[in-house]
Amino acid sequence: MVRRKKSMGRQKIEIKRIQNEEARQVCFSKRRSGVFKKASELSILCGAEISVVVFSPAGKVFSFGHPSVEAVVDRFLVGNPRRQHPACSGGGGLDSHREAAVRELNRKCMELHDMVEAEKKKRDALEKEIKKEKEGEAGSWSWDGDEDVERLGMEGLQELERRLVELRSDAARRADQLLQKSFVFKPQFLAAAPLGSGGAGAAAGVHAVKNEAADVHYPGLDAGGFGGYGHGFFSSTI
Amino acid sequence: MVRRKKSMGRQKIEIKRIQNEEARQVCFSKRRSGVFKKASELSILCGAEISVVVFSPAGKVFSFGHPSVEAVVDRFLVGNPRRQHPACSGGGGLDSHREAAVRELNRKCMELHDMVEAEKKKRDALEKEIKKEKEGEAGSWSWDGDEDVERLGMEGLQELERRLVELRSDAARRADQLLQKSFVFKPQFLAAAPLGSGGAGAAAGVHAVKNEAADVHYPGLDAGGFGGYGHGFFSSTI
DNA sequence: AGCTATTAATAAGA
DNA sequence: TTCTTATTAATAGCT
Repeated sequence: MVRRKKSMGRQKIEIKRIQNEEARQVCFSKRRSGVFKKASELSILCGAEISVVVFSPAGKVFSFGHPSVEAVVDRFLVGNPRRQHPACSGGGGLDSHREAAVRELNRKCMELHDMVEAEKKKRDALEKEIKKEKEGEAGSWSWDGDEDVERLGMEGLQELERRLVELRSDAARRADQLLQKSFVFKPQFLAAAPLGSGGAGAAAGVHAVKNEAADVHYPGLDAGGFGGYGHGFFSSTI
Repeated sequence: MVRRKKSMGRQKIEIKRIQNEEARQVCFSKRRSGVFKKASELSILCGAEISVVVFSPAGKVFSFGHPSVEAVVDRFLVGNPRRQHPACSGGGGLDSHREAAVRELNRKCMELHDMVEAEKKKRDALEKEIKKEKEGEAGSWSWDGDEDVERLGMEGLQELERRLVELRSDAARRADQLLQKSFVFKPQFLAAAPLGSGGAGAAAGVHAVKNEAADVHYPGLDAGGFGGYGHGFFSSTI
């Protein structure tokens, strides 16, 4: 039986911005559902608390949270599940926010450090390879391939170093500022909202995931406007 | 050949709380990675902004955000001002700037991250070339002597590492100061200073998600607020 | 919004 | 925890 294939099936794709707008939207819808489902499963299977907030390129928000987005976010921002006026009430939120920011910076530095460490290892291994190769061969090397790989590698590293120096002073300055301000007054954590605009209505598709206490926001709540909250579980329009 | 199956492969599971604690933990780790990866891909493929915050059953937080958790959450909260007290807003502009600054730092870090990623890729490619060469043997390798490229590469890396370590401890010191002063009135947070010494290398990156401007928090902030903080990129402990 | 052919994620096991 | 393997689950390209 020579049934012609009905589709070419799933194709491997590169993880980079999808240029075609329509395709991008379709992908957004599909994958958004996927992420929410995964999040839901994680919370159910492992009893974890999780919050996911997504803004479509068009500016619509979709969210999922167990037990609720706010509960998780508050806990994240304040380090304390109790919520009062997280956005207001001077101290707590901001401090932990600062704390988080600083810790984050530190973590990233370490992260970079580890990566460089890994790089170094690879380079080491590579060097060894080359030396071995060198001995086996004649005394002269050459590569008709992409010679730039090496050069760019060096340039990249130098650039990296430059940026790191910059980062360091930035981090120091920032830390100083934070430190000083914490004495003067305790400004609250007022959202530095990068308002996007232009939302439209959202429809509510349903997915029916088994999820007791999860809170699914899921409408088209535009950053600018609030109001109509739809509660469909996995709505599908953007 | 009658090779016995080495594993029964993935089995279908029901989406309900995993009773066995160890299994639950393992599952949490794996799926958490999965969710973050999916979130990252969504943001890259579709240019969406997304924030994911997860608390493990043990109370550790892990987060992912593009462009940053804070940015997305802020945007979300602004459109969702249920508990914002207008009266509480005092001197907000500064905070916006502060947030922006921190975000900027994050951005820079991610840039660095990407650069390292790129380096890794190049290295991988080079490595592959060499391997191929080694096997084929007939290749066109050769090098007219500029051995310095390699050596300098190594030196550059070492210097880079040195600076990173310096940066880290610098950040740690400042963070410690900041934290101590900021939390004078919040004893429960005092122990929160994560940073510490330069030692411990973080666990290896699990996923190496390709992610331009995304912000990956990923530490182990205990719910209570103290206790050992794991700080690796993608730390793997719960 | 449905349909497959494939790729990707991951439950088990080591 | 990390790696491997056998399966299930997610989804890219079409319709």
